[in-house]
Amino acid sequence: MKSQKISEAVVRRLPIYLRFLNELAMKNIMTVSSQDLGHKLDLNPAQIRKDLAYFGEFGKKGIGYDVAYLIEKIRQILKLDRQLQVALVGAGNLGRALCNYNTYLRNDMKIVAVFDAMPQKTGETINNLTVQPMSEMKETLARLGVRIGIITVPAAEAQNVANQFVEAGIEAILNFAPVIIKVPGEVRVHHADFTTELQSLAYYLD
Amino acid sequence: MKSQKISEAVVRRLPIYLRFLNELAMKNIMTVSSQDLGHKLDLNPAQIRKDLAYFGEFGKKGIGYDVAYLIEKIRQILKLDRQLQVALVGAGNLGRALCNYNTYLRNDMKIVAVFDAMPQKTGETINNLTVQPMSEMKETLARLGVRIGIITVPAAEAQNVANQFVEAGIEAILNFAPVIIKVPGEVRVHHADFTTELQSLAYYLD
DNA sequence: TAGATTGTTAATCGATTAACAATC
DNA sequence: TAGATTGTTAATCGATTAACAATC
Repeated sequence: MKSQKISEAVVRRLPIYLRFLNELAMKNIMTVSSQDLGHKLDLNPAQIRKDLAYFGEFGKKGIGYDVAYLIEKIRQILKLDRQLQVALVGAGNLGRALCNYNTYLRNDMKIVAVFDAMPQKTGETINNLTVQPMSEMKETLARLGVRIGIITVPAAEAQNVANQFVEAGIEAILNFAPVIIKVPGEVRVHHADFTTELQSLAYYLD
Repeated sequence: MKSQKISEAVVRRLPIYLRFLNELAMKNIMTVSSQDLGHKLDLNPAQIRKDLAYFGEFGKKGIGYDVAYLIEKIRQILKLDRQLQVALVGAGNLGRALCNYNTYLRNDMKIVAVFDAMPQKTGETINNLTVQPMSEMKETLARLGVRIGIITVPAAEAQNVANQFVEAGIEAILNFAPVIIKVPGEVRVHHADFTTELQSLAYYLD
């Protein structure tokens, strides 16, 4: 049961479960059923039970899931039970906006370093962070133990930044630039591209 | 062949094809094969051919696809062959960043109105647009023919904004707030949530 | 013509959903 | 006990990939 490979679809739903469970916890709700979850999140209850069952037996038959316990378990699964350090490259509008989400990321993750290739940007302050030049990246990431990188530079520079991330030992990248970037197999890349997202929405207009 | 329902996965790939085709066009490359496309976009060539074949016979056997013609066809499919008007609610950092993407969206789409519920924000200028109060939304959207809405408000207000969008006749919504919003079946919602994206990335760390 | 590449069918693979025994 | 809900198997559904005849 441990050595099954978990599909990407499952992994993408876990943070959604986690977020809703946190809401329940804040309302002092102690227990939740897969049916409740499914109803709120527009998902099939069987799917939710199956997703969770990949990782263990977290529920009680006839009762449901203990909210606090399930939160703890999902945080462990997602490796959010320690604080993960994140670096961001590209101190433009989008980069600045994301840095302000630090509060949202709570204790799970934290953007701890910001870089930009343009000399006129370095030295600027964003949310208590000083924008550093690219030349300092490798050393800073090693020192701070950064494992995750965010790319918010223009499309033309994204691949270059990705290469530097890989060189600096980054293990996972979230790319906001509207271009597919290539990295070695051991590095994980997710694309978060707002323009393609909007364009696919347009398809559903009548 | 016309009445097949197209899967979401297919629709999400079309903008990626389009973006790469535009790059080719800018390099004056006239023709491309599914193999070339697949190699560049990390997709299976058979999948690309199948995706396109849902909508018509756009290629030439032995030759490949004419870049300009395929661009034209995909733009038609995605309804990007007219300019689509977009409205945004939430003039915070993220909203401001997205407004600056207007140049990126080219002729396909354009953010033409920005709203915010906070009185101190209204009247501010973002990229030639004046932030308007929510009370003006319905009238403005009707006047400008806006069909797509973007939500960049805090999670607690997102559902409320969505309701107002629906009320104002919006047909598709891109929601950046970290919460699942509910809308009537005829309205399309995509979620573009940066925090869940980051959290699912963390799973893949060793 | 020979080589290349499409469009499409069939085969495979994977994900979702239904159903139900186990059990709280 | 009766009612509820899990964990899990089996059934269904859908998406991806392979293969190849058609043809430029």
